[in-house]
Amino acid sequence: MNIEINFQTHVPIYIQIMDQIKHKIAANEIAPGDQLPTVRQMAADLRVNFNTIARAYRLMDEDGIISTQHGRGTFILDQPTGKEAEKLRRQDLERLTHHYLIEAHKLGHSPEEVKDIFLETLDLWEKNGAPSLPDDKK
Amino acid sequence: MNIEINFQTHVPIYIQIMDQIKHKIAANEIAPGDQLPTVRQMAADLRVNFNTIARAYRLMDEDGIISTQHGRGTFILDQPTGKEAEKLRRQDLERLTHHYLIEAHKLGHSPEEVKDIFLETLDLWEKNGAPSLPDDKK
DNA sequence: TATACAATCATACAAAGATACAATCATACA
DNA sequence: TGTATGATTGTATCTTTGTATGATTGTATA
Repeated sequence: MNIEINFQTHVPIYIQIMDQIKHKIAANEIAPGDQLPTVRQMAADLRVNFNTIARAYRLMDEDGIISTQHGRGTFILDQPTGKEAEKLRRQDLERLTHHYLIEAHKLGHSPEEVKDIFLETLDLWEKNGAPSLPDDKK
Repeated sequence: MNIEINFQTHVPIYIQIMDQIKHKIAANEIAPGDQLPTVRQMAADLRVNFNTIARAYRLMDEDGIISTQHGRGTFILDQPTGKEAEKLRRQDLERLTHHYLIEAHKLGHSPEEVKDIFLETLDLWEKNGAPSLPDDKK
């Protein structure tokens, strides 16, 4: 499932799980009908208590994003389309941006420094058609 | 854990705790990955309020010495050597930037779109002194 | 004295874990 | 088929652990 938990940030584990699953849905990495790992399986992968996974699943279930079924498993539901989907994509981008800046800030970088490398890397994207790493020759 | 508090001296308890833990780390009496006593456990040992322990832990957490995790406990972190950390800072920022753009790209956003929201969020950082989310009411 | 501030404490809360339980499934077998 | 049984999956509840907020205490200083 390829979810990664950062135990040092003080963002709750269940929030991190929800964010990453929502992102995977928005990015079409997982599709409606797909089964998520069982609470115990994902808990073992992430080395976390399975109640923490169950909590993330329950909240997403209440939001109508997934369907958890006692004794059966949990599955991705049909996602909103059109305008709603567009809004979700936008929100996810905002979240990604915020997360990016938070991490850069924690590393001690200044806004100017971040802006420089961002624009440089964005430039490569526009030139190459896809994001790529700047050459590290210096 | 063998920490001793001198209630006579006017050195704050939380400072005494931090000093002694830092010393134990420097002296290799405790190593990265080791779990520290819970705030309540150490508070009972030292006959002190657990918030005082929590304060010492929080400050060391902010300094990157330990990792306090809600509901899990607190653990000794790898101690950055300074030189290595400095070298990795730039590289980390590049990696973060690349990851950010990759994920935004997966969401189907265009470079222009990403640039807009990035600059907007960066602006908030410069204004507020720390990264924050743009208000989503519109 | 009075005021301000830092250190500590008291209380209520939130996140995560441990344990026991209930629903469903898979299999064997009458 | 129908049912018994064990495995698998999610759920409920309580405990443990750190967090947030405000009150209390002691001390320096105007």
